[in-house]
Amino acid sequence: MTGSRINIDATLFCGQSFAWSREGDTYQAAIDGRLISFDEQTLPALLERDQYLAHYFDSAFDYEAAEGHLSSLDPHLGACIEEHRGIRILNQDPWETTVSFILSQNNSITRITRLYRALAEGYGRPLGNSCHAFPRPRELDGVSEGDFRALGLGYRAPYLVDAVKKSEILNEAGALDNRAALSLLMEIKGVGEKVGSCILLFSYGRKRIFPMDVWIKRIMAEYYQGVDPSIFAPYEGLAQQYLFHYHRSRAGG
DNA sequence: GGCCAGGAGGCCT
DNA sequence: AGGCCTCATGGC
Repeated sequence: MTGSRINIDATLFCGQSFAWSREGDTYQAAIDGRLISFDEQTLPALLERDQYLAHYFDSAFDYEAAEGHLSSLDPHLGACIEEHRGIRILNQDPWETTVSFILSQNNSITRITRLYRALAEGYGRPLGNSCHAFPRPRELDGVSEGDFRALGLGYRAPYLVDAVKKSEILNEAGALDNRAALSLLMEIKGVGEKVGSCILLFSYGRKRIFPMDVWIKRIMAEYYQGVDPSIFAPYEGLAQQYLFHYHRSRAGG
């Protein structure tokens, strides 16, 4: 049994993860404490033998069914899927995702990625090859707001301090339903509805979550005025990713 | 090409 | 409703 083909570039660089880099044909990242490297040819075999990565790339989910259903809903979404077919919703480590999206507010992908790497280089365990794991909460315990500001986090620095302090929340959220989990995540300073939604979608497999950022608001206003995102049920999250990536790509981003 | 100014994939008070 | 760190971006 082979899953549907993964659109690696779209999946890794559509804004759900900031851990990946691409050099030539090689994709590389330190995720969940491990250095991962592959290219288009080697990924399928890697997913066969590496359970963690198989889960990370959400291999068990039926993307063909989801894409088929969403495409049948309306022509515009169908065009988005047609252009970027193969986007997967990653199952990322909750802590890495939480920090990523705290950093993401009022920020560009370029700078988010740079800040993310600065945290890894500053506080993460060396993995060789001059790569570093992303630091776990305990490794950031005691790091001050000033230290984070020095890295360039700006006003997000105190948010990260608070996230470190409350990181236990991430172990509790998984057991709760969407609504309760979102409320809990929002107890972390700097985590509002949008950031919390991204954490739920990209780390806890909550595929019915539909994160509403300014891009999606604009898209909804233009193409789906007065429409509730539940029209995309039960694949709201995937629909959001296709809409988002399609329009961002066209905007030249 | 270099320089400057307003905005940026939200959140908090 | 406004401010926030910093800087990538677009306009000149």
